[in-house]
Amino acid sequence: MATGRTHRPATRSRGIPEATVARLPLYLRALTALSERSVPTVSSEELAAAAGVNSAKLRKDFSYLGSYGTRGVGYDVEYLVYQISRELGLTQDWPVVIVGIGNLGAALANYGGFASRGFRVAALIDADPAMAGKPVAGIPVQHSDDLEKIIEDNGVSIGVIATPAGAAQPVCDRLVAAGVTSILNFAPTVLSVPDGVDVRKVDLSIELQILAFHEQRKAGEEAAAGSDGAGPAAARGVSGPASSSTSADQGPDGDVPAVMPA
Amino acid sequence: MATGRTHRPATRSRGIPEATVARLPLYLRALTALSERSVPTVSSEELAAAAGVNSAKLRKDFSYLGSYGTRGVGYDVEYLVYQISRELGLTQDWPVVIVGIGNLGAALANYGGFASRGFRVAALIDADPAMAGKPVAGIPVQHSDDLEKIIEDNGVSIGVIATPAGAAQPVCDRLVAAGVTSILNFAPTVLSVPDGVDVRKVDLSIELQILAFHEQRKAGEEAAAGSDGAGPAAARGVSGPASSSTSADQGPDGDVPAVMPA
DNA sequence: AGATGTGAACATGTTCACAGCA
DNA sequence: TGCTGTGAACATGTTCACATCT
Repeated sequence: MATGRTHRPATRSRGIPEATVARLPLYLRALTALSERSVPTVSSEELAAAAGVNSAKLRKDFSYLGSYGTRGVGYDVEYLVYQISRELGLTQDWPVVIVGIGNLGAALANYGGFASRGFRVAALIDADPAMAGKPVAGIPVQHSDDLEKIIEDNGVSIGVIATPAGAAQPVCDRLVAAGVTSILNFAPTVLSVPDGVDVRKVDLSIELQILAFHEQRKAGEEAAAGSDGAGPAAARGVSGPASSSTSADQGPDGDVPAVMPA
Repeated sequence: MATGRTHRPATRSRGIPEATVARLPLYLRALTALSERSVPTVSSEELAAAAGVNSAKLRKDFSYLGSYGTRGVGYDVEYLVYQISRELGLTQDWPVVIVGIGNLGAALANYGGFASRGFRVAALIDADPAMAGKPVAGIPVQHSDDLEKIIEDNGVSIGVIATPAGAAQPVCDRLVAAGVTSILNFAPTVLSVPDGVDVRKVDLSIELQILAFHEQRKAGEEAAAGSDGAGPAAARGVSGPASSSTSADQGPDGDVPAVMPA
């Protein structure tokens, strides 16, 4: 293996860093807002401010996509919207199923941000027979018995799990067996999936715990710092050093079921 | 500003890396599960598997907290639970307010994972007068007119924003003015906050967009790869390279309001 | 023996600072 | 002149491999 290359053969295309990919949706949103206000061009400085990052980072990020800006001028808003959308795969239609239609599942189904991108809620699935047929966000809930058929009929490759923790792994297994290869998991469980399946996890309580850590820290520093030094500095989107990102890897098991009662 | 040092003086205490802090809740959950099953000790290997990370990373993480393990044996479950809880600040009580009681806010209020840690939902706040007094998860919703008083009376320092995008910044400003110094933001907006206030953001549609990127990638590689190379490898919690983490920094504005209709 | 704890190598991500083009 | 695009310096995070202790 010699000196060590990346583990990913990198399909010869470009190798866009994960950190950059994670920010593309931020840029896209800021750009969409500008587009709606019919702003023709933006500088990296302006766009970075709108997206809450610094301009050097933004320019570096864009440099991985190619040279879509004009020196001395900035970026063409419409063109960039298109390029980023294409890069993210949002120019195609992504049918998505949401499994577990409790409060969270309903919130997701109602979430406008999905439809406005390339995502289409193809089906809502719940294990509770009483839910079957009931419309949520205008879409009738279907029973989980039909999960496999629904996946196949709609050509779904992305599934969202919003079930209680205990149901998550079985649901995940069925989704994967039916052909789903990307999963967004809201249940507080580590999901086991075969190679080639992507799992991303959003864990509400983990975020709070990270905040608590920093909060505790602040309380301790108050005593030590005293004068507070730096003064105002204030408010331009990005808060402090600590406002970084979210969790990593997968999440563990062993907690109260939580959302989606009945 | 001279040659440029770190922006953070680093309070001399310990400097636990952000990446490690973000994983502590994962370990804590896995440990809590073991504790409930009365398992007395775990090896780094076992615990890592349960948390969905690799053992080297786990050991390195724990090394920042101190030497809490026993060579040749492993870690004492109860002791570790206590140490991590303390480190995260979960041994104290954190009163939390949730602003915006739509589907998402209700899901959060019902989320068991909060109460089981040091978090206590001190109040639910909504701008809709029709919601006032209505109990959600056993807690009566209060009108946002009383936001400042509620914050002060309960000594709240952590606020959760689950309002539509348009309401997020004003709500944020009022929370901060009333003394909140940590905010968990579910609205798709970049929040401006003064220095010293932490903001973490969870954005549902961003996660989906990142999945879409990788999904698109897979489709492209299928053609190129063919043989698939590596074979099974399969399924032990952590999926592939791409299952990494979530978004970073803050999120931008300019999207459909989303959750919390009325 | 069997596990932790950790220095050192490696990989990824961020920021600086400026060359180069419009 | 004013902006992008990027090499190089720096910072953070991950993995390896083994010394170290029970």
